[in-house]
Amino acid sequence: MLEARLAEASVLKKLLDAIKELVTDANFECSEEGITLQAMDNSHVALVAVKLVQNGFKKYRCDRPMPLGVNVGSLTKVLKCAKDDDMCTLNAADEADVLNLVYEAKSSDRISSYDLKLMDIDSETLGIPKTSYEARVVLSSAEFARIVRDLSLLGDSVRIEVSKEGVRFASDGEAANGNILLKGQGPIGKVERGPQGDDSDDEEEGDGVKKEKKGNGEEEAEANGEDDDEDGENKKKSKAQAKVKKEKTEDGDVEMEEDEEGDYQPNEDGEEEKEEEEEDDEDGDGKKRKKKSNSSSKPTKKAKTASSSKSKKGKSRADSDEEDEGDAVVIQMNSHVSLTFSLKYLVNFSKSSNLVKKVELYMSNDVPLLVSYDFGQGYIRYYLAPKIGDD
Amino acid sequence: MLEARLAEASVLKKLLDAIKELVTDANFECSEEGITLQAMDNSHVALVAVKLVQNGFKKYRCDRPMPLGVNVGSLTKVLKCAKDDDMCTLNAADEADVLNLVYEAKSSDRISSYDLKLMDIDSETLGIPKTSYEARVVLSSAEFARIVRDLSLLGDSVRIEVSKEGVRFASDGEAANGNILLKGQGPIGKVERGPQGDDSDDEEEGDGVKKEKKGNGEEEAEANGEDDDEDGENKKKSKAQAKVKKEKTEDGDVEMEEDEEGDYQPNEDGEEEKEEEEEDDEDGDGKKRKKKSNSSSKPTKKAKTASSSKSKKGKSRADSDEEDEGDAVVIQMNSHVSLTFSLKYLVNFSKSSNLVKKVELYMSNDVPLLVSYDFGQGYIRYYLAPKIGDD
DNA sequence: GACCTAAGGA
DNA sequence: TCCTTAGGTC
Repeated sequence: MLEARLAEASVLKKLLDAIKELVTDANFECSEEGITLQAMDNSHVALVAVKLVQNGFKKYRCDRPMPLGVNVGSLTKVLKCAKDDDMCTLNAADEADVLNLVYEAKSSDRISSYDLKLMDIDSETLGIPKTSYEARVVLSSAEFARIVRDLSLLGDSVRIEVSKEGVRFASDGEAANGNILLKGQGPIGKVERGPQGDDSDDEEEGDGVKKEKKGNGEEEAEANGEDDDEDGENKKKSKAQAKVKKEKTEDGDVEMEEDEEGDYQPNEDGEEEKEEEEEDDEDGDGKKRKKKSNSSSKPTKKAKTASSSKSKKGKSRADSDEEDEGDAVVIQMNSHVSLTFSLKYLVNFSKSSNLVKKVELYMSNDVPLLVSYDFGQGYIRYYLAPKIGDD
Repeated sequence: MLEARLAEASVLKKLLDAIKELVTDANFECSEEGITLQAMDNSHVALVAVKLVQNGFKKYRCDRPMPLGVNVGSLTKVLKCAKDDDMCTLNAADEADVLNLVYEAKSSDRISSYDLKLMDIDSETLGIPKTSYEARVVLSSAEFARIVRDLSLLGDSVRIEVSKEGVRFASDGEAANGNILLKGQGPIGKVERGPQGDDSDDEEEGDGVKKEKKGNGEEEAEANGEDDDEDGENKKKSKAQAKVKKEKTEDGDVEMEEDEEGDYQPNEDGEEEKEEEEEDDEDGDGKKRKKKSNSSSKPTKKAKTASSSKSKKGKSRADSDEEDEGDAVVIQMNSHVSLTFSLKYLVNFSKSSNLVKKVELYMSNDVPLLVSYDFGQGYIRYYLAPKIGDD
């Protein structure tokens, strides 16, 4: 039996808007840790992975793992019936053939209930690509959306190149060629870590991958030695944040510990990372504003505020932090990478921009690009194989 | 000869936007009392009745009744040429074959004049459904629009059910079922009155339907007996209205009397006021609207609050008042009703939402639904027969 | 395939 | 209220 209550239906609405054109049917895998979805796009070119972590819910209960096979279009329609600020509760009995969604208006004088028919969907084994990357770019999700949209007017594909110079997006079209260079904020460091995701946890994907990732990341960082001091700070911050989260966590038994342990850890990432990033930026940039929050060892402040008060934006604490960052672009690179991707997909991915202000791009040569939107309560990640021949 | 000046063209623009997809050609019947239009929709499933009362005009003169047959699409185009805040004057000579519309900008430095060709349209005899109903629901017009639009995503028809619990809108679709429950503000009272309108006056309507229905209604109402005291008042009102109607009724012999008899009464808490006011209007047409209802025996608690404090709502003339109410839903019910309607039409009706903040739904089992938007200067009402079989 | 109208979102 | 997107018609 599943009972999952979101304070605001908007998160779910945005997530479905983001994937509805990519995926027709998919299993929402519900477990103690939360709800995940992994699916190949209809043309089997891209892979999308969504996670809603258990502690991102106002209330979450899932007695045992259960897959909910839904038609994404139908679920989207049902979610359109929710107002953004409605409280949204997902209910499913153990062997149910319907998923019940209840929307309660803030005023509570309106209660809507929808039963969405479920379907059996073969869980295709998805190959989540490796998790260590040679380059990591964090930029404004709106800017990324703008870039790929602009370039899609000129050509079908974009070459993304990360170098000491920065990150360059270039497209050649029949009528015109174009390229955008983002210089990045502060010095270019090594890739700290892969996406911190939890996705590996939930589903079958290799844990091994993760581990390796981290390992790699750390080592690399050390190797550089340039930003070591920064790393130190980052770590601290991470821990601090992690703590905050734990405290906040009300219902979740789920352990967050990993966060603290690893350097990259866990789930926090989304948010924490941002902060870390920010810090880095600061170093480079000199702005310390962000720091404050992190600095405090105790909880509170921002994260809390952000998540609870602001909330509406949708994304949560992360947002607030992110907002501070502004449009600073963070570039981390172990080695030069140059990859070409179909703009059609990237434009599609960038629909997730309304979930969170930052997007992370992870790349290695000849390996699928990872586009990651980590919002407070979870993430949505896209994997896209590069075009061969670098055309 | 007709000369009718509206302070703002926007009302007319909105009215035409509201009916243009429903009606192709129609007669605007001009008389001393104002301008009315009644027409079946193109598929003869729904009926729309519009009235612009004489005193809603800044200036109104109509020497004798005259029908102005217009192509609604053409009139809509002509009205698109008016700015919302233009003063708009309709002119027609006695045997004219054109309707002249003059738009004067507030600044008065721009005057536009349009001549719309008129046509002869057979006045089809329209059967305006009965005027007493078992249930009356007043809600935000925007919310009603939202509800029918949402449900139209799921299915083709909606079951509207009014019970002690509130009013429920439910639709079953291929992929999902959904239902929205509105709890209503305050206690559920009896139906105070039918639409106060004048529509019965103007045109011929069919009465047969009414009678039977009413009979049933009464019995049920009596059973309840809760609000007896108030009944007295209601009856009076009812009678008054009924009389009006009778007098007006030209072709119908059908008796309205039952209305009065019935118990529907009133309790109305909140709404009595409105109604009374309206009734008064009807009688004379003159409008006593202000009568306000408090006079009525006592009002009841909450409902009152809701109705009075918030507002005034309703309907009538007083749009301004309506705003006060907020989104409070008022439910009046003599007996449980459950009816199924085509969502396509309801969605279409809800285009009138931009005319006024509240909409009233009047229902009795097996009888056409009345959806009424009463704005200050008149009203637009839609009648829609229920689907049989309650499918 | 292009144009126009209507509906929904910002 | 205006702009953008989607759907329907020509």
